[in-house]
Amino acid sequence: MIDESQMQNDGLSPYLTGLNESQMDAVQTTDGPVLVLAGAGTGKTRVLTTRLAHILATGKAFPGQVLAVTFTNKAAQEMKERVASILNEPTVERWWLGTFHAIAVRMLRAHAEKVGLGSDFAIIDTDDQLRLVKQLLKESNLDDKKWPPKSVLGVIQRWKDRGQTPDHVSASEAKEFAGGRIHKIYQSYQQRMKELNACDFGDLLLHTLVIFQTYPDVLADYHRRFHYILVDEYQDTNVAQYLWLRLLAQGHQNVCCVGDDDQSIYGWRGAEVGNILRFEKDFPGAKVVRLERNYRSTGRILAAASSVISHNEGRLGKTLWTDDDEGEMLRVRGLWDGEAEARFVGEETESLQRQGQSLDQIAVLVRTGAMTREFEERFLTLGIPYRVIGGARFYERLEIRDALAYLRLVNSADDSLAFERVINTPKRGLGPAAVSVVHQLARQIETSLFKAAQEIVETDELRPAARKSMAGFVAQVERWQSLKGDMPHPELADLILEESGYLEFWQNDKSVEAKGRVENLRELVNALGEFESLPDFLEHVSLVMDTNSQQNQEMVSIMTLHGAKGLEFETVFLPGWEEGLFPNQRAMDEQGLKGLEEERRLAYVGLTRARERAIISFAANRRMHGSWASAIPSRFVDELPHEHIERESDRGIYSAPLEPSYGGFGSGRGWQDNDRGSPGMQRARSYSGGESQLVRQAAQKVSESKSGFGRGERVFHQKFGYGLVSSVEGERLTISFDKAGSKKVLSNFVVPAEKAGM
DNA sequence: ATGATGACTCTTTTT
DNA sequence: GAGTCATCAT
Repeated sequence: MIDESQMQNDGLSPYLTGLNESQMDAVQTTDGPVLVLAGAGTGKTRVLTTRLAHILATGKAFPGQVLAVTFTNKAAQEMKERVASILNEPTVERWWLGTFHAIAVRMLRAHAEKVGLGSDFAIIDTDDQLRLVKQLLKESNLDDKKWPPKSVLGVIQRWKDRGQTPDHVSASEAKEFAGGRIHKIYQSYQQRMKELNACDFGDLLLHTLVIFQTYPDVLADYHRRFHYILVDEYQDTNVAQYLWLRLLAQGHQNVCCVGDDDQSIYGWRGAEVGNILRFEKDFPGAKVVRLERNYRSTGRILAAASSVISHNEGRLGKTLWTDDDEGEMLRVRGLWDGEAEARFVGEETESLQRQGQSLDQIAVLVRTGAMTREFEERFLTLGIPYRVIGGARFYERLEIRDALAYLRLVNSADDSLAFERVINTPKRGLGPAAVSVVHQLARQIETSLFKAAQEIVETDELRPAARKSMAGFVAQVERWQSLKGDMPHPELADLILEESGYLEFWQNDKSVEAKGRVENLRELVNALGEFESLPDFLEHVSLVMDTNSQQNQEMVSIMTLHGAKGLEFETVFLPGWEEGLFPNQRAMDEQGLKGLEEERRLAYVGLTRARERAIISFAANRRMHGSWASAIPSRFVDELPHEHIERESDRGIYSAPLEPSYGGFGSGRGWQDNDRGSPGMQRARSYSGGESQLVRQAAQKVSESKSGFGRGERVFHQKFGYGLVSSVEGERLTISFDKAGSKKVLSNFVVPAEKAGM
């Protein structure tokens, strides 16, 4: 710890030096509620960290008396490390510093019995959730076409995000979904979770919230405990988290929330920007500090980001400024298709690398997870090292989840979801029929599947072959359970994978992925060694769905815009700025203006990740779930300030100047070939003609009128040739092409066949 | 019980 | 184009 007397002597402790006036204000106003409205790159994490360190260093509170909540594990980790280094105090592990979920688990374990759970409850993943919903759906015989398990789970989760237990959902609202039957499923879902002694992610907060609400003494305990509360990324809190925080903060009222309304990008998960606006009402006399000086980006980047975000209404209105140079122009590049875009990004990356830029300082930020693949493939061919952050995560892989289910079952025999998962993996001749017998008994005698299985092998319920197989399995699990005490858990895991035949199953598999899966299983056993005990490990896995296997090599980062929050890079590529993809069509369809504005905030987040250089691109054509789709540039491109932008284009895509194209446009028929002067080609020619009028016309057309094409009409597309319109959805046509199969295209890229000059 | 075949949906975004 | 689901043949 920092010596207090030293602090008082010079008045300013070393960790406070270099803070500007507003930052200092936010750090030092320790008593009473504080809301820090901090723009991107204004050092808000630093403020929060320093504030925490300051509270501890000045002896205002002991470490255990401060609650610091973050949104991501990464943010929590970073904060821990920074505070630890400021205070030179290594025992941060035991502090109340972590994600909402991690903190909630800790509280819930202590009071689980109050909501009908054991303190050893399991935390289940999406996969288990989905299986549970499927079961319940089957029992309720709801039309599964109209109510797919995913949507049902979505509705349940939204209720949970709003802090509503089944009793809490109003009758009218319950009725909204399948006449109340989804609400019924929510009830039985919660009931089953209790029976399984399990929680899903939403429950962690929901249950804790319920405990606070129904046991004032428990809440009072926490009030006494926490003298200070700090919250990061406050704009992303959902209602449940908000209520949870508000209850806790009503104790000492020394709450400090840091957030940026312009970076609220989790509305779909129930986050409410309104929580920021409500802060001053909830905590009368709250002090509001604005951080508007940006230390991260160049002037141009900041201007671009500000210009885009200014198109949103209903902002709290911050004006970011910087003393930094204007810096490089932002670049906007139009390309023929996704592949060309990936090639472009690859080449630019190589060129930056030649100029000596570290690959760690380069990021490709995409809108959807599926977009990462194109870049991966390109980087692979070019031999550029890359990492995909947040993609298919280690612990979400099939083989890892299976292996984890074995471990869960051995750890706790009553984990029925785990039992279900592994009973016939690898195949043991115990299919749905056998499992359903076990299910029946379990239900009858109200016990777990494993216990029911133990009973059943003593009877003739199962056919002899199945009975024998089941008995073998039960005996194996019992043996592993008995070994649990006296064997180091990594060894036990090894043994389980070996004896269950699961490892062998993959070793014998000849598919391409199998080798990787075997390696992953080995890595899992290694990871296990880093934890004290099996339960410790399992909890870590459920909360921190991530491995920290960071290689030392310099690598380009590829990730979604959501995943990039809180990060910064020297160079940021922002591909896929196309209408429909970004802003995402679905977001707009479902949420209207609200959805569009959230997309725009996403653009803002993306741009502000860049320190020196932002390179935006869009593609005219893109492969989307199998078929091709064409699109026009994103409206966000037009919202960029022209004076800070350099527009570049490949021939035929966007405005002049012309450049040599990369290897032509696809195979065979290209734009150039079309340019032979047949009557209908005027339209195509105007593409390569220089100005972007056509794109503008197209944009106008989209907003003003229908496509003008009809079903059954014969048409011509520049890339795919002749075809027949099979359906029309506004501007989107589905065309079955003579040579290229069925594709979804925009009408702007199509001309009537007779005009194309057969 | 299992594996092969074909129809179908789907991708936003995450703790 | 992949992953899931239902159906059918083994």
